[in-house]
Amino acid sequence: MKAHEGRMTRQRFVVLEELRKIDTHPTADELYAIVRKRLPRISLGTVYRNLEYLVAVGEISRLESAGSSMRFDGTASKHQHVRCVRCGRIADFVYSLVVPPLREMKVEGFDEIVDARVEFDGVCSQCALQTV
Amino acid sequence: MKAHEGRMTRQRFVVLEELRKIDTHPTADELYAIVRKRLPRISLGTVYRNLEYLVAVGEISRLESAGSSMRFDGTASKHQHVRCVRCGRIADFVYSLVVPPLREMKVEGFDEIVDARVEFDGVCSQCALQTV
DNA sequence: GTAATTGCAAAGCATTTGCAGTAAG
DNA sequence: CTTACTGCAAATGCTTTGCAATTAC
Repeated sequence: MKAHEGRMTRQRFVVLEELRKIDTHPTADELYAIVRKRLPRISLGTVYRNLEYLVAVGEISRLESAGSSMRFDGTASKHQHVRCVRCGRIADFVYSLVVPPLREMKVEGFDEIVDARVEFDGVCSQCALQTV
Repeated sequence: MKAHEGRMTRQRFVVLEELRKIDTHPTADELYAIVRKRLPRISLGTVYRNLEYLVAVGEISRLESAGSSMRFDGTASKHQHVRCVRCGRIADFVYSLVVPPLREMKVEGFDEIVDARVEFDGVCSQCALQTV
């Protein structure tokens, strides 16, 4: 991956800056709403393209969580997540995952194991209040 | 299967039977292709509706994995999965997850933690062969 | 100057839903 | 008989893409 390919456009800068400001893990659409306050004419497609770019260059990460929409994390640091089973909200969770060295694990049909993560399911405070 | 309002239609029966035959974790569309060999006139919507029903009554489970499509598991037994980062293929993985009692875990903004799982990322044998 | 990037709109997928007809119990 | 369920098709929701205009460098 080349280091000097990308251009730091105003849109890319604001997308990154706003994502870094918050520790929720917004969907593209949620971030679009935030970014639009500063750049009213930005398009949702541009938000998606910049998120994709920033993931590719390792500035941010895409959460590998279940749910109908992709969620993004302004950091590239390794940590776990709790997901609300009712509303999909995601929060950070400090938890050390102890696994055998991944390269030594053998699974039939797989050549190599490259990563592992724990995901927690919970009920967030807001959803817990609602009668179901 | 429980004795309650649900009706065991031919479509529901075949969807369940075919899903139980295989240990891959098909998407709704993949299962649709299989079921169609026995019931050529079944609709994809019916496959979706029956999968949803079977998950609701606890006969099967929906994988809480990342990826663009939902995947289903013919069993309700607890085990972990490896997902191919290139093609999305999922395989079973026997791995005991050791975590503190979930009810005792405290996360800010969450009332309770109800479940946890490990997901492994790998490269499946088929994808490993291809030049990238 | 020129190629990466943008806004817009349309296309692509996976999934859900409304409806009138069908079939399970 | 009753009403859950079906096939069909249209709708929905999220994400990607084609294109001409714009902009970073």
